[in-house]
Amino acid sequence: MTTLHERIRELLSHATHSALGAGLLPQALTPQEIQLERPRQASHGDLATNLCFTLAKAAGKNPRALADAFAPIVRQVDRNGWIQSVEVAGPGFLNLRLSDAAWQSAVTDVLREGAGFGLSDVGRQERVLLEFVSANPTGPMHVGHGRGAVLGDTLARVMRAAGFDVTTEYYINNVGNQVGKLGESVWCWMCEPELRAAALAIWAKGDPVPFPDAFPRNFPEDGYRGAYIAETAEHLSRQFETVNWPVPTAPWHDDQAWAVDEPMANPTGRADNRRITVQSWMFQLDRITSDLKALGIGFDNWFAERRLHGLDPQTIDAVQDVARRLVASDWAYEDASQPADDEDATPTGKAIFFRGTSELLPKAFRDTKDRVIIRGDGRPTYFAADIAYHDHKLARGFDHLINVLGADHHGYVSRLKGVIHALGLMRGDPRWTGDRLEVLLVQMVALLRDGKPVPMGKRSGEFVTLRDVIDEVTTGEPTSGRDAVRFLFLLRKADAQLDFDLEVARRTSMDNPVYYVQYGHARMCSILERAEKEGRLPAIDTLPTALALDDERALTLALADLPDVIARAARAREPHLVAYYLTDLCRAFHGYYSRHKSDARVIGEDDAATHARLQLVRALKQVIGNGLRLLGVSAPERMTALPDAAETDAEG
RNA sequence: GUCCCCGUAGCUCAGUAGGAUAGAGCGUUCGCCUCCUAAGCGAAAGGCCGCGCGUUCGAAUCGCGCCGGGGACGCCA
Repeated sequence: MTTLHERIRELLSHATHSALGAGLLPQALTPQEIQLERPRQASHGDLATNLCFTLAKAAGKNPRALADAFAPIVRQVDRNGWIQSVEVAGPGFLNLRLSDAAWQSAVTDVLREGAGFGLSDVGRQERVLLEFVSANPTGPMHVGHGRGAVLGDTLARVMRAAGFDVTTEYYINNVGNQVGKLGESVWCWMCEPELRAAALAIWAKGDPVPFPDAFPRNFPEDGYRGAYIAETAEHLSRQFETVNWPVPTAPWHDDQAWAVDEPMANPTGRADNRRITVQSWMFQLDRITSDLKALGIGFDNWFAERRLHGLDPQTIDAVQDVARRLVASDWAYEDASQPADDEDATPTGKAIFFRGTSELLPKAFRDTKDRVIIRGDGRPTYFAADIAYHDHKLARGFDHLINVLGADHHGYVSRLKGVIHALGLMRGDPRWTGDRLEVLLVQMVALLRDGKPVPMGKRSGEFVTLRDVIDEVTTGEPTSGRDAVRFLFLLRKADAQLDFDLEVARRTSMDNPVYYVQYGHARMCSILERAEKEGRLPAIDTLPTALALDDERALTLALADLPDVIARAARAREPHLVAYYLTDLCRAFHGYYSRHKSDARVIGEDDAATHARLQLVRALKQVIGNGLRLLGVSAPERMTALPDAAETDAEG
């Protein structure tokens, strides 16, 4: 029921109690998590612990002296004979050398727990809301969104494996200027079918369509100029035809005319609530959903900003509501002052400001100036909607909030934490301090093709979408694009810039980390398949007592690390640690395989040795498979070389 | 100007609840297939962990100050 590390930790815990009884330690120390690490050097034993440093600090003793006294106690309490030797090293490390039975048991731990090996409960079922992607539904996802998506999804998987109760959520920004602008851009193309057909034909050839010459007459200067807008217009035109909705011809900015045209759908005529606008972002959202699906990513919740504004049926205007409550509790105030650089604006009333600079907020969460939440004309800002959104998150009873954002939003982080803190104070709920919200900032992805940067930019029209990237790196197997994108996106921690080389991602060789790991898994499968064919596979609970090589010992001990790696990745919110672990483990396996090709092949003459090694390979396969599943990457049973890779080999 | 992130091998980067002789991939050089996948493996070379001061038994890791690179700072979203 336990794993090797748990058994050793328990042993050390017994030793600590025993030391307490013997008067070595002054008093009951707060129970600490005992750290076990595998020393880099084999001469330092199988496992090392810095337990004596922690105890010495708490007891005010010399670590080395304490370790000297502690070592015999460990031997004494080791009734099962797990420990072959205990050495005190350096300034106070305890280096443990395990008995054969002890380290070999890691193999059977893995095989007994199977797909469940690696799971733990360090998260204690803490209820976490993990919001990620939240790309505006105004266009296709680009690679940067993709990275946030992969990070968020993988983090959710890793945290769940470590015993956190995670709910994932996508926040749809489907209200405001940007979606209104989207609707206007689509509407312009809908009004001019012939122009649209001509432009789509040009785009289909891969050529740019000149702006404004080939665009509709009234196309807004700051509208969305991509081909996908005309495609959306094409799609909507057909859809409108089938339900018999005429395309309105009144000017886009004439709210009254729209209100008359759409009395049921949009009685106020607001641009972000028009039928065309709504259908437009829904169409973008469909594409986003299918792109995410291509990466194996889904969400527990899709949370629409519309419902916060009371635009959806059965919802109240939570944005105005929270603004009122903030004013009532003096967290916000009315002020008519107008910024000097914005004289064009004609405020019709007083704006409402959030007291982000309040001294009730700890400095870390305090803003540099109070921000507007309700404009002078009564329209809420994006910030106001975010306040309402986070108020709603709090009300749902989570213990902790995590938001994955693009690094360009980092100026927003402390403001958002201030909001959480203020809402906590306003609600009289002391749990909600600013640090209950955790923001993970994801840096940009630099796309390369064979080492050279791929030009990107919305304006130039060479905007590289996530879908383009997935398609380009899909080779052979249908999941290969997803596998490559996911794994390679996880090879850097979130806050480091990432170079993504399309050529490397396509390669079926050792320079491509995802193939390196998948190939390792396939190689293990191939060995097991052969053993099965030859009838050499042992029973699943066979003890691998014949494992004896140093390489086998190291591989086995590495297997036992998986639960700690997952726990650490979950707590640090760094799923890349899992990817690194799998790469390291595969490297160790490939080395073992090659080094002992002639002297100790897995399937050899000797039955006992063969059985033991097959058990090890089985366990390795299980661990690699479990790890890959956690990353959302497939674990293939066999790999097939691409034709072009074979050609390259032949030429070289 | 204020704030945030980054600076580790030629290149791209791991390693930071302070720990033993700082790691990997790529690139370079030299080796290894009668074989369960050479789609692989081994070896060599390569480092004032940006600089300085401090905290202590001990600092790539923590603190302060510099230097260098990137980014954020709207009644935008």
